[in-house]
Amino acid sequence: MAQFWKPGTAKPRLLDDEEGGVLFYSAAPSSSSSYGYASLESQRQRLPVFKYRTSILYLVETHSTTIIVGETGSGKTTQIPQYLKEAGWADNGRIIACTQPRRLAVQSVAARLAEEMGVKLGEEVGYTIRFEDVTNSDFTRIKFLTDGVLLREMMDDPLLSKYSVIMVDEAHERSLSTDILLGLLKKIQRRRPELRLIIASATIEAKSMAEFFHNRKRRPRLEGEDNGLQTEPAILSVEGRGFNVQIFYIEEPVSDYLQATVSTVMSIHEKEPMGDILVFLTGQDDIDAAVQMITEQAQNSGKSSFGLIVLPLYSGLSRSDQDLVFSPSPRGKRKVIISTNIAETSLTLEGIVYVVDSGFSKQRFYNPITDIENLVVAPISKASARQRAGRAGRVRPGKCYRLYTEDYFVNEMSSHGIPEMQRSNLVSTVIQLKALGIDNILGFDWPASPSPESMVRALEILYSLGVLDDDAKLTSPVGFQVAELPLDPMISKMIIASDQLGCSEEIITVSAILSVQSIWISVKAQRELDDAKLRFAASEGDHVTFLNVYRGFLQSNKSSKWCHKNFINYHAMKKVMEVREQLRRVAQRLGLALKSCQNDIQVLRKAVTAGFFANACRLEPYSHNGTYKTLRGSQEVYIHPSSVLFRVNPKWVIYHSLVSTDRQYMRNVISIDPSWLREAAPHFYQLNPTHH
DNA sequence: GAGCACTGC
Repeated sequence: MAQFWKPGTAKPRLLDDEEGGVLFYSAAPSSSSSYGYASLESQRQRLPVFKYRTSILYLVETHSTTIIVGETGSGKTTQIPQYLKEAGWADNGRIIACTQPRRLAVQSVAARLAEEMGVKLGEEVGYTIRFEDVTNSDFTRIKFLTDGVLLREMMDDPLLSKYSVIMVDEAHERSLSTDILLGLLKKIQRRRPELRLIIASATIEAKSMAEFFHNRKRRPRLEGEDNGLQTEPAILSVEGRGFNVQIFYIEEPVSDYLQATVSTVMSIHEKEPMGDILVFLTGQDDIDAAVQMITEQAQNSGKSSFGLIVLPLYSGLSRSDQDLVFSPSPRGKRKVIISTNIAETSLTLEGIVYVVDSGFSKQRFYNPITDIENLVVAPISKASARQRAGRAGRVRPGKCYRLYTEDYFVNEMSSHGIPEMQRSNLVSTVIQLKALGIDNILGFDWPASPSPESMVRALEILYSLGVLDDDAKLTSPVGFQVAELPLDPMISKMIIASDQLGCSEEIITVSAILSVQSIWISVKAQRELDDAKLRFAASEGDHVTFLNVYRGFLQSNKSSKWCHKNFINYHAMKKVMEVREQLRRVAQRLGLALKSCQNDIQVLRKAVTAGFFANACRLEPYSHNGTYKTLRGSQEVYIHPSSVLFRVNPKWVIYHSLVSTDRQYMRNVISIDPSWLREAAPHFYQLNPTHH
């Protein structure tokens, strides 16, 4: 290991050197002119609680926006709302809102604060996530919510008028919802100068975020409105309570990171004191391979390796397999957890002392020209690398082994990843903004602008769905109905069409199933899973098969045993029931009639066509290997082997989504009659598609 | 006959 590894800095540098000149507030409210530029290292002081409290209150009092850079464990998430409440920001019925990008984080942070304050969760301190509203409209003063829920709330209350302070946490992750929210909050601020924003994050491009919120544009002031607020955001940095993590870099670049992973884990196990190891790889394939290699090597290398417990971790695992990683290591044993990005932010593992970072993760990229989203293995950013390293320092000082060179980290790794906004299909985003009355979508002020091509493509798709009119305004009622449904607009359109076709009950069921990851359990026994699927298979395709599964689940009285027997994921089915109930409620509110078509499957297929006509494909004439071409774009595509229509190859099909590997595979496919296409979208299929 | 990073409404 000595000649293999080169130690890096003793402590991970948590912010980039080039950002060393961040505007720093000295946290001394008595001298109001104490701005100064300080190097980040010198400002990373551990603020005593009272000083931290006074400076937060002072900054929020005097600035419309405050940016807090605070590492994990800095206490910012629970302390700030508490201080603000004590200072009266939640008086007179006003509410302090705090967003998180994940449901689990919302729940645990709210519970922690309620406990710290000695109040009952759901009263003074509450939270709202999808399917769960633990607040009391009379008493709740501090409310935690997911950023997506706050966005939904804006549809009823565009200025978020009941909130006096909005804190957006984990802003550095730059999730789609967070970025939309930040753009909208900047707009709201101009209408509501008294609204206070707090942008909180771990590492962040603090200067560029401050720049974004620094609204220099002069706007006519109303009489008496000048409240003396500073419009230039204040930046405050707080140190976390994490332990030091020593960073090691590899001396020479490796060509096979799987092999490098295995040998690194083995040398840690042989040479380092006890403590669990967390390895970051990219996906299920890599992880399963690494688990097998390490297990084999441990068996072959003598008694020193007996104490290894090697466990995979990714979201596709069953609940019980995932739970294994949380059980504490038995005495004298060392756990090695081989994980995807799920352990970077979504799950927190206790007892990790060593981290091995491959430097890669799978990332989604969207090509607006082909309208295809791809999942590709790509290098991570410095911010991710630091987040991964930080996972080693939660219980005691740790070590992080990076499978790339220090030179690569310093000179080649990008400092932050590409924001999700710039890697995604934007149909949902655009319709959300339209529903909020934002007409000039192309001129919207984003923290990170998406490409004009993605915007134009999203507008085109929404236009073809009949959701936007010639002036790019939401149509009535369809456009507004589609915007209200918390789904991809193509699925929403399918639900609205099902209303007239008299099959909304069935289509809502299918929509709910399509919106969970998979209702099938992922097992090694592929044959048995295929056999189980055959019990539900419908000749019309996967959508109808899903309906059969749902009906069987109801007949079994929603039994988990029945699910197990049929290779169906019980937790996924429970979620399907929740989503289905929510969709029914929204549909009713929108004035849709909930009707069942019983066994008239043709209307169900027509409803699918009404939403997904753009995904129609035709089997190539004389094709022997099941080659299809998309009607729009003539792309070569194939039915995925997991589909019940695999090898059936009906002449005309519609797919729900594409997965790209060496080929483009259609997942979740249904057969259609081509005449329905023109019926559903005459403007889209002006030429009769059967004329090929 | 093959593959599913991760969230969220």
